[in-house]
Amino acid sequence: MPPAFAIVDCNNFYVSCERVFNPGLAGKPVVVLSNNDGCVVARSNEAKALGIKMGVPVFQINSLIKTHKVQAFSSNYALYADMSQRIMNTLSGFTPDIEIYSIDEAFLDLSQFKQYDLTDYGHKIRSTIKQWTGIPVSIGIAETKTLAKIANKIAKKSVKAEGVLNLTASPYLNRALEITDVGDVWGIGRSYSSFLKKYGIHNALQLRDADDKFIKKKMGITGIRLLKELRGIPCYALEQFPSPKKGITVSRTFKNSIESLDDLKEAVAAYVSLGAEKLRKKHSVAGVLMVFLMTNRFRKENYYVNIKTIKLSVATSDTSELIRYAHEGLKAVYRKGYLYKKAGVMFKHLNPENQIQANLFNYTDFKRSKKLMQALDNVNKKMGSDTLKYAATGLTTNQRWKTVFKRRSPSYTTNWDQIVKVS
DNA sequence: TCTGGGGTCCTAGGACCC
DNA sequence: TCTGGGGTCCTAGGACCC
Repeated sequence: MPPAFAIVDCNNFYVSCERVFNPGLAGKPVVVLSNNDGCVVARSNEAKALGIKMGVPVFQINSLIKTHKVQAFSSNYALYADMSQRIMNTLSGFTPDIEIYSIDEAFLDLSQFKQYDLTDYGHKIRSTIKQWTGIPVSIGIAETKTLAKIANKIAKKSVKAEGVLNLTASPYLNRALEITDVGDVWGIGRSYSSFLKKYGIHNALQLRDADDKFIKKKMGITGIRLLKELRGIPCYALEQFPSPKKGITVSRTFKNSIESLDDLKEAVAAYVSLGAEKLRKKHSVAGVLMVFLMTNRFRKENYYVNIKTIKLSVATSDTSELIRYAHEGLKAVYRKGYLYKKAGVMFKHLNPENQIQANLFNYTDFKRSKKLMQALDNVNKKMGSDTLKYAATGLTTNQRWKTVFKRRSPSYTTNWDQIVKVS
């Protein structure tokens, strides 16, 4: 018997989160902005209807925002992460076979429920999530992940589907593929989309029935997998236990360009602190550290990126040690006179911390560092994430590198001071 | 001038995802 | 003037080895 995958996708997730705590936003055009309030990263249906595209810079739609009274919010990741966790917990109550695919999406394996009506089951999941978390979701069900994604997209738009479309053993399958633009297929981006259309492949049905050799030649092994998935042969399994990450990156764009090395040193120290904390949360250490600087990528004439890779003699997750290395790297990439727009650090060659090859010289240091880092993490966990920090990240209030969030909504679920008061 | 065959490992770049 | 952040996989090509 063929399997049944479901993809549960939150509608306009960040916007929906804002609406849960501010019901007055219902029915109005709402957008959520990226860091520094730079771009649009989430849109309500009303905002989409106004023609506001995903990823547009805010300065290009300022007049639109004004005339249509579009509500614009800075992103509030703590809120969205918290809401995401509630949704995933709710989903876990429906099946243990769940893959958390992103902050607002999860795949479920519903094969064991095939004796029931999967469409009904989908509706039950959908209404429960709405009731328990306030977030509207769409659900697509099919025999492969790729087909489930297609079902989901249609479920989101179709009034008749009411948020759930089941394409398993469905007479509607071919029609569903036919009305799906090839560029909307999971795994087909901008470049493949325009290429395929040039060869007369405009929709998912045409792609499914395309010539294997042609697709293999042009798209490699991933193309063949895609064809199989469209034909109902699963190539992608449910990944309940994600494999460990290969790297951790922390980078930020500056609101205004930065020239001074001292400012960049503060920024880089702050990014290392964040990254090292993530590292320790996973009980990992990094063997390679990379530091990079870049100028404004929209000024093509002067755009340049500089990256320095540093191999650590002993892998570590110690913040102060990593800051030292990162500052070393920063000096190597820094050139006076450039206007920097973005900086970042990357940790690579991650390994479990218990696999550090501790030699006699560093063993006591290692134990001391571990204790110190545990103390640091504990304080920040209890008292708020920025309670204890390294002086290298800057103590002044005038931090030119700091990300700006001017339109942030209150932290409803994560900060006691800002919790909703009922009076 | 003629000049093998195969393997591994690493990296950079391209394509994609959210 | 103002333009986000963090990932994955695949492939081709170079370095190196026997």
